[in-house]
Amino acid sequence: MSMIGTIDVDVGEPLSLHQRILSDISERILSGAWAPGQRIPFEHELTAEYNCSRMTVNKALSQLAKAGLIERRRRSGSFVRRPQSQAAVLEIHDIRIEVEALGLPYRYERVARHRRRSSAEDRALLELAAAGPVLALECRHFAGKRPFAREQRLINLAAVAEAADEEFHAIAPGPWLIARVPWSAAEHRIRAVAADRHIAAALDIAVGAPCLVVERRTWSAEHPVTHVRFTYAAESHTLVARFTPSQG
Amino acid sequence: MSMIGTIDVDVGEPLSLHQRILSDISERILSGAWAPGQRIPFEHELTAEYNCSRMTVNKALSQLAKAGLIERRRRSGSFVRRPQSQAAVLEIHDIRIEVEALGLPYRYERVARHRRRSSAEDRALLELAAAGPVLALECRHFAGKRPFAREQRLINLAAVAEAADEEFHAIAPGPWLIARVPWSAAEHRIRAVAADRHIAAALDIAVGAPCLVVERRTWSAEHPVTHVRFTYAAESHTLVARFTPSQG
DNA sequence: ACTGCGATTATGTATATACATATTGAGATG
DNA sequence: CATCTCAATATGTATATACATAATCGCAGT
Repeated sequence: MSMIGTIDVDVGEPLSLHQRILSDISERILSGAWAPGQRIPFEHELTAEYNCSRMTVNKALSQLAKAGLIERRRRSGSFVRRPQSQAAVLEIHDIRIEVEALGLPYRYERVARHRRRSSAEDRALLELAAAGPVLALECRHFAGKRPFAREQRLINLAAVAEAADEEFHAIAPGPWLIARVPWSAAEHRIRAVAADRHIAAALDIAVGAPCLVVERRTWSAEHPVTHVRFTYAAESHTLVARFTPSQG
Repeated sequence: MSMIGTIDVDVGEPLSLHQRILSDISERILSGAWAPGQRIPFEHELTAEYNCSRMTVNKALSQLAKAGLIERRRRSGSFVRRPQSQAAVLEIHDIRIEVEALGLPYRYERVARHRRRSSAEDRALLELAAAGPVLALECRHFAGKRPFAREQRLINLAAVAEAADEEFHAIAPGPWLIARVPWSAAEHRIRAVAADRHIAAALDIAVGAPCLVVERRTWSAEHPVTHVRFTYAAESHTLVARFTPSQG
């Protein structure tokens, strides 16, 4: 995976040498003192500068390379990487947590639950090759008295058989799955749509009103587990994503 | 920064020991063989299992801890971490690249450019404490003949003085800034809105049509650099974010 | 000039070793 | 019985060393 990651550097406290080298170098890169494309000192030069062993410098530089701040070339040295595309970290919380963070009481409601053989559309959503049983759920999440989000979910019963025995009256499928299924990958798609009459009814808004839709597909060890679509009324929701290449 | 990161593991090729330990352990965690909360073998046990030195095991475990898959506790050992909130990586590309990825010709247009003393609203958007000169830009990005995105941007001239001399007729402010200013942090806010008449005119869509708005605030070494708002017509745009705790 | 080869160089990976530090658990003390 | 102390233990950090590997440079030979 080629991406720009993050580096954690503890501030305050007597820094370890490793952390000092990390923060020193990233500071120099981010401040622009060391420009993109420029070669940074060789390991043996940094070894002299910090008066430490090459292993220590090497570990720090390897970490900076993994974080995407520098690029290392054998025989040539290490170079400040030109900024590529921005990679922001989007934290996607459980809806209960989001609602409670707003200081509003949270309520969950299961609207419908169907067990069926997967339709072609189901298979497309889950990226499932063969037909098999799925569980289709529709739920609503409330913040105070107002509907906050509509949830439409498909669960691949071939991957999570126990879900067939759960009514999802008391617990939302999200937290239920999180507690049970270790997931190895997820893909999110975020877009804006106009409310159709189903959305309008579910969220108690006008037909045509703008909504934010977040769809998530989750895999566990190569098997599709679930596809979920959350629809939020525009006023109720903003997603926040952050990127900090250094200094958590 | 407390988040779940990613681990890069090369597949194929004769794996280095380090990578083999990494992928072995993350596989066991992600498959559920080692459940959350469970203690994983001590370093000295893994040393025996892989017949290698403790340093090698230690490096791998430290990396898994940084990636958030395990938690290390002195004297007690290392434990599989319970999944927290999902952290997805949202890659935010240059608009030219996005358009060209669609196979459409890209065109850029500068609509307006004003240099002014920052208004209260400007300062709020930039999170600027004191008043100072700013550059306000409005641009449009086209995919083929159709407007693809509207860009409204503020540049803090106190942080990027050279921007005052640039007309931004030939080059979009995004790539211009990227090439010049190393950024150290960014915050994105994503939401859905209904097109007002300005948006409708800019994007050639109906008033009230749903749009996706992506706002980004960028800092460089503690100083606010720019605030930009991109508005996309709903049909034209979907953001994709991915998370893979292992196996890039 | 052009080509190929070998020496040089910087990074990549692994080892053995050493000592620091946080935490636990057992035994001693009040 | 509570608490205090100390030794045991697992991780944290750093060192010196060794050899592998990839890329580059310069030199020799055509």
